[in-house]
Amino acid sequence: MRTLKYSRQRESIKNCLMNRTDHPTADALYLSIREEFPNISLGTVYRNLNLLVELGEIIKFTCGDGSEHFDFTTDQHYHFVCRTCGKIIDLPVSMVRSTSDFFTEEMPGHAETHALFFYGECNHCMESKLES
Amino acid sequence: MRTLKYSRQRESIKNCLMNRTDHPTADALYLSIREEFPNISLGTVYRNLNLLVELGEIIKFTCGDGSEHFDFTTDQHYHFVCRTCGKIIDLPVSMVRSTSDFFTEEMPGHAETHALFFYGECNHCMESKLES
DNA sequence: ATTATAACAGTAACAATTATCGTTATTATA
DNA sequence: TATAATAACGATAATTGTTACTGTTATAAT
Repeated sequence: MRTLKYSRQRESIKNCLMNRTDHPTADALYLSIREEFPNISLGTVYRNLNLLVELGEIIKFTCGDGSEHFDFTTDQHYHFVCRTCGKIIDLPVSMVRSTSDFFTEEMPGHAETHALFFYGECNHCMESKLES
Repeated sequence: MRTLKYSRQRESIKNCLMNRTDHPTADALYLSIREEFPNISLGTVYRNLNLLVELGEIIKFTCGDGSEHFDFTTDQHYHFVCRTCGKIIDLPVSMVRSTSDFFTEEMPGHAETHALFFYGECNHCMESKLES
């Protein structure tokens, strides 16, 4: 079995992700982390993000914009995607029901997890549209 | 304004997608259509699929496997993704409780559309696991 | 028939991600 | 504490899915 070894880069990636409320892509994180580690490699960012996903410490998802997003919040929750500014907002856990609670009829299989995305315009974008 | 012109390739792409219950990627469709048009270009498949999406005749979605899938069914419905065989099964909205029922709290914006995916194992895969 | 142009096939370009490779840093063991 | 084993590194090449470009062909309007 493989034994993990500490790395300052991984620590930094994890911390960086923890302190952000957006849901950055690997590349967005890479840009941030380069401030602390100017010569970190993009490959290292990808490698560690995927490792953290495997370990269950973070989650990864795609919302249809062509790239993967990473989220430090691992417990079940949903996302609101603003099509105007691109922001991805976490929807509070209080809204969440268990997977089986969704079904009214018999399913074509056993669903372990589910993902729910809302697409529209966030309050901030709607307000700034009124102002102009 | 641009006026559409008929093309046998587009017709074939549309028919092919209409006659499939899976939700093929552009590449999967390309392989099928080459049986009828041996020298069709993958670019033509992409171009026409995106055009059909623009026209609202088909829809496009990603379920997290890194590529876009195309669906002839345009009315609102959900998807069940089997993680064992990769099959994507359409779920009529009637099968799932109205999503708005779950949201007691205020949303952080105005949601125009939403997408809901279930991930697990389909009945077929569960059965073949029992047999072996 | 002629002309305009949408669509084509082929291919190059692109963006996101993963794999490779020689080197460095971390941890286990002597 | 020195040494050995190897996880992780940075740099870069390769891969994958998709889009854009280019010269040619097919469709439909005049």
